[in-house]
Amino acid sequence: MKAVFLLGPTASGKSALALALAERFPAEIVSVDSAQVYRGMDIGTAKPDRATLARVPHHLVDIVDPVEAYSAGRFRADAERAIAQIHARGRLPIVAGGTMLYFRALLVGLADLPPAQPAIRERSEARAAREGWPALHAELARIDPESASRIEPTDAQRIQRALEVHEHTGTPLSAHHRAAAARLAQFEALALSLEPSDRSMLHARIAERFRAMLAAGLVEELEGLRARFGLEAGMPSMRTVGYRQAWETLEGRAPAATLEARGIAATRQLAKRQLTWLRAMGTKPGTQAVERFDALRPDLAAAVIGRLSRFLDAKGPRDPGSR
RNA sequence: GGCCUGGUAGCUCAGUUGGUAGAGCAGAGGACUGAAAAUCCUUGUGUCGGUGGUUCAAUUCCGCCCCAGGCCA
Repeated sequence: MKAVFLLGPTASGKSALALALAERFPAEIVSVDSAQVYRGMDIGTAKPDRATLARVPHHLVDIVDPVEAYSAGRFRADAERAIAQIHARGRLPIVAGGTMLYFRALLVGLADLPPAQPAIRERSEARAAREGWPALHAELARIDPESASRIEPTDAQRIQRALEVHEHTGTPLSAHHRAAAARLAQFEALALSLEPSDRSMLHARIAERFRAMLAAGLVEELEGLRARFGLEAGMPSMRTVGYRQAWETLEGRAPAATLEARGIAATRQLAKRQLTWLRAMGTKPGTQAVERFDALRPDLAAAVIGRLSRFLDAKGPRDPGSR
């Protein structure tokens, strides 16, 4: 069974390319996007419009309310199920997006770890408020020196998670990682990475797109969501690029006049982090090898269609006679 | 036209009682195992508006000029 993976930074043209492929091949799209999973968050996540969603099957878009916390673990389970269903229909999964941790979870695997434990997190947060995260980091160093050595004393999120895993399972996080079995490839993967050769070009697209989002009513969309749901600033959905900055403005914590600049900067920073992931892929142990394409080349769609045709024509090792 | 206040890193500004300068933001590089569009680490040489002068030494003091605001004509 074959599957195509399309990864790239925000505003690199992934979605358009995935659509072009889905119209050229008998395929369905699986979104790898930690923000597009949220219902009602349409403008700021650059979600495909209704007509597009109706024309080409998309999976893992609009699957949870913004008050919920989605996760890498849920993504792996959801994506595996979606891919299996697409294969069962005799079609090709095009797994496309920019949430690189989710790609990693799917292609390289995750250790067998418990999901978030809200009660434990609440306690560690209260303690950190009194003693500071470095104190909790010092405690982590006692129970799990290996994890503590690679986590900064200022990295609240990772300190909290490592302590939580230990408290909930009785085993240090580093031991869980060591015990993680090598993941068996369940499908023959072609992974393509879209990396713009000219950063300033990507920056220009990001700026243009964020302005368009504001013009399309991003702030109004957020106001509507706030009226419908009991949203809080700390929820994962509300920490996403665009919504976080718009929230700050609605709360009067940042002037509306700077919203555009803050949103554009946050998007550029997101793209930079995504590119750091992509550059590491295939060059470090434990990473997925990718074939790189310049997202800005004018014949991108044709080049990728050509590459995809060869991939689909090739006989897979365990898949003789594959379409 | 006169007076005043500014002109210092891409932006907003600090500073040097004369020994060629530093923050925030932006940018760049990196890390990344259930919050990941998150979280965190590293990274600051710039004709200190121009030009003359004083001085061992001027971005800092003085003169003139240019630019931007403001006030008065």
